[in-house]
Amino acid sequence: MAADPDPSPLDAHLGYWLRFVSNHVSHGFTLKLAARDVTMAEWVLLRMIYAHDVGAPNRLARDLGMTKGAISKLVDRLVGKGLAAKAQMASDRRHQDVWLTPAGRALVPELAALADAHDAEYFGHLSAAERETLETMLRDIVKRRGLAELPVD
Amino acid sequence: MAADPDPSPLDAHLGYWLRFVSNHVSHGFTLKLAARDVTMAEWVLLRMIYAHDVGAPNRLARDLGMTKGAISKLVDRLVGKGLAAKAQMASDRRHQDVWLTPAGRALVPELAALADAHDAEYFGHLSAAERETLETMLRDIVKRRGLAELPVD
DNA sequence: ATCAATTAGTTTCCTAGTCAACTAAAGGAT
DNA sequence: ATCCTTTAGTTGACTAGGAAACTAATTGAT
Repeated sequence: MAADPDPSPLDAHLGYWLRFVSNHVSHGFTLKLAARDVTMAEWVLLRMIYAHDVGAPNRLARDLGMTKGAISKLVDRLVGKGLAAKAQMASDRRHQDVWLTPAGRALVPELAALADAHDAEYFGHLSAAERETLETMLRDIVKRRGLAELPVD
Repeated sequence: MAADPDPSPLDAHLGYWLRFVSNHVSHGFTLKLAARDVTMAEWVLLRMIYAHDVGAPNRLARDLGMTKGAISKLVDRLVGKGLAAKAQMASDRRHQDVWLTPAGRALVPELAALADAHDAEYFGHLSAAERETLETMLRDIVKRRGLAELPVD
């Protein structure tokens, strides 16, 4: 039926396998987070604010590779859940500070432990050297291609 | 400020790096597909129907890891773009056949060439052995974890 | 032969993003 | 001092997919 120059199949591409595994890993973790009533994007945002003690939506948007509109809504969801709070900065009332509430701050180590366990589930069977190889390859691609932000999904 | 047991950072997990690279690769390809007015899900569906000459939405849903509701809409989009057609099967009118129009069929090799080029962009710098290592690792995880369908996004 | 259970696909409502228009505040040129 | 420009964040319209209710067709038990 096809007189076409037989196009390569989907699974001929490393990008396919990468997406396959990545989506499964992320989806699985999303389910675990859901049990704690947190989404993947919320977890990443929580962890980032935690790291810096306080974050400007502006910066968070850049680091997360999301639009500022999305960050605005995302932060509001965290605020709504009592995990974060925000306020305009006095010095420049266009800017905001976003920080974690005690509840938010307490949640981060718990979710991080979940993340550790989840990563071990998928990659624990690899030797340290293999994990190192994989991470190095991935980091190298990030570096070579100049990939900047973390695209959350 | 934090008397917490220092939770592991996001980038301590292989899942993070996997998602980072995978999302960039996929996003980049999504942009290239957009220039041809096709989405990632549409491309995958096109390629799958192409492979089997004809597909049941049922099966496509399973293979794509999407709900039948999503497939229903996705197929309708392809039909709307003149790339696919569908009809009830005579033998059992609950079932449908979905197949590609000549336009859809002609498009697949072109998009496959795009996919080849895109993959090379991201992974072309790796040696054949390195690519083999990476693919083997990923396939192995798929196998070990019994991952079935391709989650499109 | 009829009717309950099953199966395939559709539709509706919801969520979480993007994009672009909008508002508010600050900075800078004249 | 005023106005134009830029910057930060918000909002609304839109999109794609998931979950679940729904419709239509077939199967199977009695």
